[in-house]
This record gives sequence, structure tokens and C-alpha cells, in this order.
Amino acid sequence: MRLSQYFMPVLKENPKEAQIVSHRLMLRAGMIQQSSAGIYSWLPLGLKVLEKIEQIVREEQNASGALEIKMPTIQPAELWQESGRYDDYGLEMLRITDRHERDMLYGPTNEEQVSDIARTHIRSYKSLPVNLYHIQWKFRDEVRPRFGVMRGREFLMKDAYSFDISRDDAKIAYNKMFVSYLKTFARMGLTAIPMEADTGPIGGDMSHEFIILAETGESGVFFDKKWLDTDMVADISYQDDLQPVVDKFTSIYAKTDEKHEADSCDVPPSDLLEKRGIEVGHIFYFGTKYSEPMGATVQGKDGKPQPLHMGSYGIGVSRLVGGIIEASHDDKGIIWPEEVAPFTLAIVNLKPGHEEADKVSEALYQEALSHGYDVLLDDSADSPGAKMATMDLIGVPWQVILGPRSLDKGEVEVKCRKTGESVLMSPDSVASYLQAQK
RNA sequence: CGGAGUGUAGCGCAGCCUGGUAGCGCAUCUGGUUUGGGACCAGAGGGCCGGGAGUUCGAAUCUCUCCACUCCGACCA
Repeated sequence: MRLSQYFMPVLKENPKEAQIVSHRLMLRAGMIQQSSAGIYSWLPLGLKVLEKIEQIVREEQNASGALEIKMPTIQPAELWQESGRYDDYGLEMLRITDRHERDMLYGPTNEEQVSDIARTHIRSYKSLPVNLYHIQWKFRDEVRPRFGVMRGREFLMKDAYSFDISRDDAKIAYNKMFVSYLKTFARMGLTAIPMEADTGPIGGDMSHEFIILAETGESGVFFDKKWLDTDMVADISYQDDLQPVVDKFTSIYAKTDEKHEADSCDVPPSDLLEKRGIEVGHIFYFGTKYSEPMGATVQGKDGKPQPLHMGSYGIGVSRLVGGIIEASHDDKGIIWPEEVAPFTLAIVNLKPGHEEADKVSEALYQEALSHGYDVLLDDSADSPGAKMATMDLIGVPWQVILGPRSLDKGEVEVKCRKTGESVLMSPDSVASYLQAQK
């Protein structure tokens, strides 16, 4: 992408409504624009990140065997009346009436909708297990939206729903999601600790929240300091027995504050850390809570109907954009992990219009494209200082900086956003240098 | 929903107390000079001062009211 042909309205000053760093940086980098409280438009740069995160989530869900579907944002009230949640959900649910005065709602979650799919099409235990997920916008009319996209009213969520014949089988599905989440967050450069959590109004008795640590997090958490040295990578095939892996991670103490206060804790006080965190994922097993009232049953071996055992598994896709920034930034701006960076490489031409600078920039740009980089060519007329500040603000991991002065010496500067270190080299060496850094 | 604030140009703000018809910085546009870490000079455009009602000869300014947004709390798959 050529910056001169892009739409990236960066701000030099902090918008006053943004109180936390991720919100400030997202607005300053021109990623989002607020539409109303807790509702945002995603501008090109922000959408790029959102879609990269979405794609990682999708790939890891697919790898685990879950199948992607797409359910609607608008749902009929009848389904929620069946489960009993139409009244329970309260004011947080945005209720709509269509022209026929039929009661509809903008979905805050999709247990009912997916149960309706399951009860229609899954008739036999032989069809199980099934795990269906979608990545779709949700709406919850929060009393107090805040923190930018981290607690919006409209937000993008991946929600998966597993269907099994028994609790034991459901546990296998739960473990798959558990491992899938470890892999997903690790790919985004995050340390997301699985913590025992309350199940809340959704019900059930097996639940973990995946939480990334951040000062500005909304959740209070308690955990063993061993977590800080734990390698979060789960390098295991879904064909294997996942229970040992899950046991390994769940054996180290970590609980959300409600859960911690309610239970006993045998971690010595000197090893127990109390921190704040951002919930980026939450997995539940809730058994037959929805399948029974909604009649989502299958025939078992004995030919008798049995209610499906279900679990639901959420990842806050739009929240992750803010969460990653909270976890990775400095006073200059965002420091994107490469996997989710909107651009992985920037070619910064300090003097567009200068024959040699233009020629080398263009050559490097084409070369980077051919190597598959998501590359941004800064061919804008901004001053050198402004260009550098912008690239740091939007957090491009690798920046190739060149102008007449360096080219006279046959050199360009290759800068790493994360370390801030620069290396001078000939334009011909850039590709192999970047390759070696991976 | 309780408490506290803020609404003035795209963004950040001053002006309000003490009423006289709107200003600064950044951004934008024109021309020129610049170019290695958020350039400079000259000029220009852009506002029903959140909406409505009142007081007054006259309201951004005073009064009432509604709305939006932000923060603290309560709430939160």
C-alpha cells in the first residue's frame, strides 16, 4: 500500500474522551472512529488488524475441528422465550420490533440460535460430536460502555458451541477449545492465563476465563507467580489426549477474584500475585441448560431421546485489538506483534521527488511485495520527523528508512520497532536481513 | 441507575464570573522556501458557540429544560 493512496487519519493530539492508552492510540492512529457510546466505525488500518486477529482465531478454530457458520445478528424473540432468557436478560438486550410488530432482538450471544440449528439437524448420537462457531457482531446495551473497543456495546466475538452426547464427551470438546485458545493467544504474542471463573448467568459448572495481564484491566485476578515463567505454547495434536496438557495448565493456581474469594487457596502468600487483567476469552460447559428447555435432543443407542450436552466458547475479537495494544506499546505508540500488525514492513522515503530515493524506495517496495510482506510505502510529503513518528505510532514492526543522505553512502536504515535498534546496510541486503530476523 | 463533569472550526483549547455579535494552536487549502526524528514564511477557507424555551435593546456568556459524551460507583457472556 502506498501511503499517498491510503486513508489513515492520524492525530497528533489525544482526543479527550480517550482515557486509556489503547483507546488513545487507536484513535490517534486513525484505526477507529466513535459513532456513539460504545459503538465504533473501523477505519482501514483498524479493520486490517481486526481481520488479522479474526483470521488467526478462524485458523485455530478450524484446526481444532470446529466448523464455521454464520448466524444472523437479529434473532426472533421466540427462541429466547423458549430458553427463558428473554425476560432474564434484562435491559442489556437491545429489543427491536419489526413492521409486523414482531419482537426481535439484536443478539448478545447465540446459544438459542445455535440450539435451534442443532435440534433441527442433529438427530442421532452418531452425528456427534459437533462444534459450530461463528464470528459475528454482537450487541449488549451496557450501562456504561468505556475503554474504547474493550467494553463497547457493539463488538465482534467468536463464539463456538459444542454438542455431545455426554458430560465426558463434552469434556473432550472443552479440552480442545482450551488448547485451541492457548495456541490462538500465543500466536498473537499474548500471555493469556486460563483462570477458573464463575459461570455467571449462563450456568454450568466448568469454566475458564483467558486473561491477559494489564494495569487497566477490568478483572481482578489471583494467581501463582509460577505463571510468569510458564511457556504458554501447547505444541500438541488435537488427535492426542489433551487432558494432560489441560491438567498441566490448570494445576497452577489462577482464579478470578470472585472465584478466589469464594474458594480456599493453598498457594503461600509470598507466591500469590494479585493483578488486574483483561478477559479475552471465556469457555463454558453448561450441560443441558439450553438443550432441555429447547428440546435439542438426539436419539441415543437405545433409541431414546437424550438432551445434548453443550459448551460455549467465546473470544472477544474486537476487544483483542485493544487488549494487544494495552499489552504492547510504549510512549511513541503501538508495538504490534508481527502476526497482527496492519503492515509488517514500512519503506519510508524521506524525500519523495528525489530521483534516487524514489527509485530505491520503489525497488524495495516491489521486492517486499514479492516476498509477501504486508508493506506500506511512505511516499507522503511529510517532514522526516513526522514520517518517523507516524510509523512508530502505528507500530510497523520493521521500517526501512532511506533518503539522499544515506543513499549517498549506498546505505539504508532498517529499524526494529520493538527494540528501537537500527542497522545500516545496502538496499540489496534488506531482504536477506529481514529473512534472518524471523 | 446514583454521583461528578464536559459540549465553542476536523482535533486540542481560551473566551463565560463581569452580556455588546467569536479567538488561539494543530490540521486543511494556495504560493514559496525546506527536508534525517512531529519544518518555516505569507495568504486563505472553515462556526446557528449541542438543541429548545426564557430574561434583555442585545445572549457563547444569565435562567429553565432537553440531548449527547466522559469519569467514579453499581452492573457485566
